[in-house]
Amino acid sequence: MEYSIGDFSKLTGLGIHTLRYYEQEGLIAPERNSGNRRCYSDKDLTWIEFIKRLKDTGMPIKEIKHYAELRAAGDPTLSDRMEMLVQHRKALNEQIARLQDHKIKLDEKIDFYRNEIKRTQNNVSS
Amino acid sequence: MEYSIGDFSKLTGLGIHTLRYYEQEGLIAPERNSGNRRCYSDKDLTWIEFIKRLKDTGMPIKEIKHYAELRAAGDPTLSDRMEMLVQHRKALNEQIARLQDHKIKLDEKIDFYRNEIKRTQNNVSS
DNA sequence: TCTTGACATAGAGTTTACTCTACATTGTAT
DNA sequence: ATACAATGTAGAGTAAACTCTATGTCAAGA
Repeated sequence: MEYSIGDFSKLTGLGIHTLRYYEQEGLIAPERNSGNRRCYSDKDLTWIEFIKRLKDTGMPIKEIKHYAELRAAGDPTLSDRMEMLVQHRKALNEQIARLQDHKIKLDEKIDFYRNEIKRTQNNVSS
Repeated sequence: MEYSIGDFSKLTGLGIHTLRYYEQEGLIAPERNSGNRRCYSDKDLTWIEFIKRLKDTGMPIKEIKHYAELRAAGDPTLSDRMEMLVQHRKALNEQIARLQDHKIKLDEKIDFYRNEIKRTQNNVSS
């Protein structure tokens, strides 16, 4: 299946401008048809979904671009790419751990507020 | 205990410029001494540590500023603040869930790479 | 044929969160 | 008293990631 940039935008939820920007930044390189229009493929779709994951886990665009370059270079870069992903997984694990710690503190804070609110209500009614 | 901006910077890890910026944005309002120098207190320290958590969990500065304003208004805003935190906790839980999903996919991808690398090495040696 | 809508490029503008510069003032050690 | 390091304000500059504008092209329907 092939998609125009408009269709691909709806499919990915990524805004036409953003897709062109990603292409400019070297993240993705869709084919062009006779009239120079972009033709996104299903492979592009899989790839952009992965890009979205990398972004959502905090990888900056420059780094994704680097990964994309390795990817374009094919099999000889397999272990380089894996190395990148292993590094990124480490960062992701740390991020999750940090967030879980924040969550605990936030739960405590909310409990504290619940008590404070009860306390102030009692003070008002007494 | 009271701290100069320099000491407070070291204490919080937040750069002098950043501390002044936060003040400008209405996140924190340290006392001033006779010579107009900022005097950060231990309460400020507790508060800034909480700000750091909010930031680290993705709350934008404008929203933190709003929270700070409610906080400055005292007890009458307790339930508003709790409401904000409950909302934020919801977002945080979603964020953690998303990241955990990403982590699973990343693990799979890394496994895939491990196999691919093995495969290509076999091909080379055969 | 004419019009309209999707697409093309190049480049400007926006937002967020800092980060830095210039220059004036103050506190402290000699 | 003097030097100098830390601090003050105001405002400019930066980086990342979009987002939009201007202008031009092209294919398909009325």
